[in-house]
Amino acid sequence: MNEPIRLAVSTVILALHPDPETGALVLRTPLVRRQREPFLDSWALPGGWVHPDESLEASAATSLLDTTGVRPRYLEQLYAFGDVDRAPSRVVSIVYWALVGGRETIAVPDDFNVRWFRVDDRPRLAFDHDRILEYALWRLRNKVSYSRIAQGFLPERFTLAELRAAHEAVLGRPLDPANFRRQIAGTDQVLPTDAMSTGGRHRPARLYRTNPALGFADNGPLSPR
Amino acid sequence: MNEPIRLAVSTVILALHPDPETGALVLRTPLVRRQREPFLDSWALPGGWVHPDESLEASAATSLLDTTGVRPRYLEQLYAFGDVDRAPSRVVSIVYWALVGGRETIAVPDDFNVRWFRVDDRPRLAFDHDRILEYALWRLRNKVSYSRIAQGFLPERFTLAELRAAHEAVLGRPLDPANFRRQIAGTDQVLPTDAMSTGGRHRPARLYRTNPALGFADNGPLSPR
DNA sequence: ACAAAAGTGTTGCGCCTACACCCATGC
DNA sequence: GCATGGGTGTAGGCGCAACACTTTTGT
Repeated sequence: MNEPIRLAVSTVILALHPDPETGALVLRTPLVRRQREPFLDSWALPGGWVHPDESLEASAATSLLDTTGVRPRYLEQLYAFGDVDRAPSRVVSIVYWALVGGRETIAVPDDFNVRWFRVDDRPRLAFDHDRILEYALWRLRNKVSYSRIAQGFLPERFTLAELRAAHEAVLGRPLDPANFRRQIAGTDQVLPTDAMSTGGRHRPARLYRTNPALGFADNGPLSPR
Repeated sequence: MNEPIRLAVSTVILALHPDPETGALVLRTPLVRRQREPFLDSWALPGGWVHPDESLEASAATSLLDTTGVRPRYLEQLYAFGDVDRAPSRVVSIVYWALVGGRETIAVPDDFNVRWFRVDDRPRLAFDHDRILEYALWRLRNKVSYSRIAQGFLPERFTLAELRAAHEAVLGRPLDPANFRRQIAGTDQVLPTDAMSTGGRHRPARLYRTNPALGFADNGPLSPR
């Protein structure tokens, strides 16, 4: 009766994909189909057990790579969930959340066992994973407004309009282009390049890149290793 | 060689105590002396193993009660530390941080095995506990400036000057009394009472109490149970 | 009367919002 | 030319920091 507590890691993986119809960016997350009871055939967050010789963050990165085949642009611990009754046996889950670029994931696993869902139009998840996903989205929406986190969704070079579209997709409301430009370009959080985005039927837009000297967020005394 | 990972809970407990000489408030935390190797006789954060039938938060509250004899005014999960080499055997620690009222703790354990230290004048701690404590202080200082968290240090009724002193002690810098008053009393985060603080050799100050309808901080979709 | 802290008034600066306006490109 | 988004200018408002000033107590 005194079995040891088992330690799991789960990861909320988030990407922005253009809607095939409207072209607007939507937040999507990959979920995995459960292969056993409980919650057989339900969708759940990707994850796995923590191995004795693997750090928590490494475990999260591993489950992420197994599910999506890509490496995260940003990875942060979200919370440790440990209520006694959250699963039939006692499992404590350390949950991470990650951002991955949209391009890299557009062609990756989307089959019977792994599927990308819109976060605002998803099935009911196994265990307490709905609550976990909601919390991750809350953190993301908060963090977008006071950090450079949204750059984690974008490719290496991007226009300010693309960055603004990412913010708008996360926040769910339009932002003033003029003011957004000043708030971003007025700081050193992005660096202008010499290249311009051409091809649209309008004036070309300057391409920017993320400032490599800065992290996407300030985690205080917790350096990423 | 494939032993299970052990799960521990530690708690950073924080209180504001008046300095016996100057009377100014200082942040203090109780530490426990280690009774065994490794780090025998070093000071460490209070904590213990997680029991199979106890939630993480309950474990934290238990270790807190054992150490200080008081119940926390505020308790929040800080972070899960799980690097492979942070202890001789594999231990993952879920760390909480807690605020306790100064009055209640002024007469509590301060003996050979448990001692209250000023956070800015403390011995070097066992394991990675220095880093953990620094992170807790960083979170506290952040949260003080955008939440009602500082009220967790105060008794049931308090003057705005006492609340300001708590903020100043945490932030380490003086605040303008006039502006502080407006920022606090202009909102509903404290409620005025009819009582006044008398006895000082100056004009009496109104006593306030915390608004019971509000939590000390907004934890988003994570309600405290 | 005086010191000390409670509490109010006021002014100036900076940031943010809203929105008008010009620029450069594709068609 | 016209439509479209890129990019600049600017005026109003709000909040905050700084600090002068009045009020009420103890000694």
